Amino acid sequence: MRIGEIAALVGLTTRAIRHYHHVGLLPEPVRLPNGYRTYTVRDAVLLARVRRLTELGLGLDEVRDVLADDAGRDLAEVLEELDADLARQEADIRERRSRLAALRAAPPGATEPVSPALADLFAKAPATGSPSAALDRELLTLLDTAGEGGADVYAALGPIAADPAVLALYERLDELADAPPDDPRIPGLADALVAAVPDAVFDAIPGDGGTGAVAPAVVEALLAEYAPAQAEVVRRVMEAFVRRGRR
Amino acid sequence: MRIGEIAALVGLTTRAIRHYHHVGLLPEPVRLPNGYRTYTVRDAVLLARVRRLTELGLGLDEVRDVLADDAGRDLAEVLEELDADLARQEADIRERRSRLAALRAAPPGATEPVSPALADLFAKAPATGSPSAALDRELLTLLDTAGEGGADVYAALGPIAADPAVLALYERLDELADAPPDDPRIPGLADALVAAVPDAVFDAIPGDGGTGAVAPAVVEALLAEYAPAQAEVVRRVMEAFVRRGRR
DNA sequence: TAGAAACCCTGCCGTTGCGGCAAGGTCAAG
DNA sequence: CTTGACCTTGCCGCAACGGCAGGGTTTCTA
Repeated sequence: MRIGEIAALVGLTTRAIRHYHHVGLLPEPVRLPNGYRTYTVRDAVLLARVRRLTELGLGLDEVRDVLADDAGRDLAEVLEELDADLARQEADIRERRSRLAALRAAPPGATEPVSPALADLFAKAPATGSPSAALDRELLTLLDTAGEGGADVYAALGPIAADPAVLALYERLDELADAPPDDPRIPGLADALVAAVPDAVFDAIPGDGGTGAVAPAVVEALLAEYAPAQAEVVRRVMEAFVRRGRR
Repeated sequence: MRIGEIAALVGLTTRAIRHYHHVGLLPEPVRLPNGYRTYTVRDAVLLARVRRLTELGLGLDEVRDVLADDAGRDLAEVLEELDADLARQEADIRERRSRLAALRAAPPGATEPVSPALADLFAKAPATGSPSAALDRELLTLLDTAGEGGADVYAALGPIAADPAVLALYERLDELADAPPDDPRIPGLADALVAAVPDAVFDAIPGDGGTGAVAPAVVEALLAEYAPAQAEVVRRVMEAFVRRGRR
């Protein structure tokens, strides 16, 4: 048989067969005077074995091992390992599909695939035009991905999410967008913000202090997001939290 | 933030982030005078989005598409496609695992992962030292892989698999290993073999004639497996089948 | 008997999402 | 001043082939 014929017989492509020769999985067969490979029925039997094994999901290296060991002993071992691997993959896929399903179930404006707990929180909070509030949402989304905060934090934030008074605070912060860094409204707003956050939120935050386990460079980058006066407010709020953490 | 800091923040490696820049998934950020990349919180939010999407199983191209389209509309579409893909993969893995389970359930000497129907047939036939019988087994295994014969053929072969008279025929074929191609025992054995195969087997074979849909080169390769006198027997048997097919 | 279709050959590049490694430059602390 | 921990670019490797280039052979067909 020539390569195309044996390929059709065992259900492989000629490319695959040549590949197997190339990587040493199968020895090169005898050549005709014109250079064509000629295969015997034995080769077909071998190739069929290879096909069955690869279809089960074995890699070519493993197939080579199984073919080398005449005893079927090694095969059982390899198959067990393979099954474990497939089980892991299957669980993995199911995991992803379930998260996908949860994500697809809540399409109204949900531009972000966040955890269910955070999605709940966002659902409670009314959509607002406040840039500061939008930034907060982004930060929560970020921490959600990083796995920093737990669901506890979101739950603790729940009660104030829908509070109109909180929205008013965001608007006061927005108003500082073009204010100088010594604007007189800063201290009062910072105090109001600190007071607005219930202790439960603070307790739910893991780590050492008010800024959690966040590196200094991250804090710096965060402050850079705000206008000068707003950054000053945020800085004061964070300091207050750190003090609260030391208590 | 520098690259290591943002990587730790969103749970990626620096290599991955640089890779995203490299393939154009994310624009290169501003550089410090020393050449270091500096990231903002915005970048972190973006990277977090990328991480969530890739963790769901999207490819980088798809992530790029989703990030490009500001509307979430395209996202829903991509997610649907992704879910279908994952479903397919999951079914695939389950398929393989079930075949694997069937294979692992029957370990006694089963060196070959064949279809259940063929495994049944092999279980019926006693293990024999006959080389001819062994070759037949290999051929059946081969055809089993190729998906040529169906379970019908195996079922039709069942009744004669355990027949001691069939074994005797194999032994007569073995005895021709060193015989000349004009050995007088040839015609009688060929007739006996043809007579031994029930019509049901023939009826179960798909395709046009006695040799099924097998190409001439395959037949040639098959005959090359036998000693001259044995090949002559096999040739006569096949011819008889072809004649039977024309009837 | 030519021409075209259908085979065959070797060899190299592309795929996916990074990890590893090499060969440097930079910056903080001891 | 020297570690050591960062950062930079860039190229190779991975699994199992598919595609293509560039060329020879065989076989069918007009």
